[in-house]
Amino acid sequence: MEYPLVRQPKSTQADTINIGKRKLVRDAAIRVFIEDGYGASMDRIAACAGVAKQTLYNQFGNKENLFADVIRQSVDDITVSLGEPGANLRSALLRFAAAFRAKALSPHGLGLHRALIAEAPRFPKLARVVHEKGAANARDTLAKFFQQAMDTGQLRKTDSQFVAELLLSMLAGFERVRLLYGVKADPTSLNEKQKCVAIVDCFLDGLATP
Amino acid sequence: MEYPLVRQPKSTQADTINIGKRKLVRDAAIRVFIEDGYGASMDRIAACAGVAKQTLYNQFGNKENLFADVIRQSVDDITVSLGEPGANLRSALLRFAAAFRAKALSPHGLGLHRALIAEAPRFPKLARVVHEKGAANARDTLAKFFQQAMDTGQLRKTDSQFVAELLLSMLAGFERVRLLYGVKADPTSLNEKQKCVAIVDCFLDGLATP
DNA sequence: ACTAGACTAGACTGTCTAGTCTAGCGGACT
DNA sequence: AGTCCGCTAGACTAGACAGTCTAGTCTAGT
Repeated sequence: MEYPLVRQPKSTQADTINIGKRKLVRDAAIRVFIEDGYGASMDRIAACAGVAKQTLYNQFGNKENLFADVIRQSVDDITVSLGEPGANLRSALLRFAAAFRAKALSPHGLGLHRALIAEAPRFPKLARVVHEKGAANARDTLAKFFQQAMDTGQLRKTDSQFVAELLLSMLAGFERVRLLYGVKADPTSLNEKQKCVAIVDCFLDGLATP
Repeated sequence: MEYPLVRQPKSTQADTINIGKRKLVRDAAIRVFIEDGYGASMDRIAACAGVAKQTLYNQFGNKENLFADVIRQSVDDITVSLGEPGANLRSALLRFAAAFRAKALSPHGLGLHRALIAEAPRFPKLARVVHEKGAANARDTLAKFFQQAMDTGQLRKTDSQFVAELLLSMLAGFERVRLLYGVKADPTSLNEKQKCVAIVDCFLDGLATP
C-alpha cells in the first residue's frame, strides 16, 4: 500500500511527531464522531484517516483525549460575529440570525450537538467548556449588543441576558430538536429567509419601546 | 434469595406471561435508560428490577424492543393540556407554560430527550413517533388555540403553527440545552415563575393586534 | 400429587472494541 | 553507510455485553 503522506518538511528531532498526520486524524475523527457519536470505533477512524491505528495512539494517547481535542477544535470555529449595534438594529439581527441558524442547523452543528449531549454525563468538563464557548458566548455577545440598544432607547429596558436567550431559543429551538429527531420539515412552512424575518420581527415587536 | 414478587392473582394459562414482572422490568428500564441511555446493560436493568435477565428476554424479546416499549410508554404520559382559549388568553398560556416547562426540564424529561437524541439515527421510526406524540402534538394543540384567538381578534393574524413553535422554543430552548450540557444556572437569573411571565408577555407583545 | 410453564442464578458463547505489541519499512540526519 | 524513529499492517489481549442455555425452584390449575 502506498502512504498518502505529506510529510512536514521541517520535522526536526525535537518536534518528533508528524503534524501532517495529526491533522489527518483530526479531520477523520471529526467526521466519524459527528456521524456515529463517541461510540465510533478507533479502527474506523484510523481507516477513515488512511492511517495506522497506532498513529492515533501516538498522537492522542487514548480515545477520550482524541474526542476532547476534536470537539474543542470544532467549537473554536463556531463563533458567530455580530456587527455594530448603532446603525440598523434590525438588519444586524437579521444577519446574525441567518449566520447562527446556518451553523446551528447544519449537519455538522447538529452532529456535534448530538454527540456532546449524549456524552455530557461522561465528559462534564468538556460539555461545560463547549457550552461556554458556544451558546453562552453567543448569548453574552448578544446581551451586550442589546444592552447598548437599551441604553440608547432603541429597545425597552429589560434583562438583556434573558432576552438574548429568548432570541437564541427562537432561532434554534423547536426546529433544531425536530432535526435531531430526524423528522422532515413540514412542506408548507416558510423558507429560511422568511423564518429569520418572522423571528426577528416577532422578537423586536415584543421588545419595542413603549 | 427472596423473590420480591407480587404475582398477578388471575394469571391463567392463556396470558402465560406475568404482568407484574413486566411492570417491574419497565419501571427499572425507564430509570436505567434515562440515566445511562441505550448503552445501559441488560444485566444492570435486570438487577435494578430485581429480576433474572432471562425474564427481560421472555417479556420483550430483545433490547431494542425493550427500549422502544419503554420510550413509547413514557411518551404517552407527556401530553400537556391547555384550557379553553376564550376566557383569558394570558392566564391559559401561563398555566401551559409552567406545565410544559415542568415536564420538559425535569430530570425525567431531559433524560428521555438525551437518550432519544443520541439514538435517533439508530431508531428513526421510534424517534419520529416520539416527536409526533410529543413536540409536534404540543405545537398543533397550541396552534389550534392560537388560530381561535386570531379568529376572534385577540391576536394578530399570522402563521399559527409557526408562532406555536416559537413559543415552545422560548419555553424550552436555550435553557434545556444548558441543562443537557450539565451547566448550572446563572445564580442571578429570574425564578421559574418570573421566567414564564416574561416569556408569555414577550410572546403576546410580539403578537399583539395592531 | 402431578404437570405446565414462568421464574431463578449463573455459566456460557460469540462479537465487538480499546489499547498493546511485533516486525518490518523508509525518510532525515550524521 | 548507518542510525534514529515515526510510520505501516496486522496479530493479540482483556474486558464488556447481548443473547442463550442449564438446572433447578415455585405456583396455579387439574
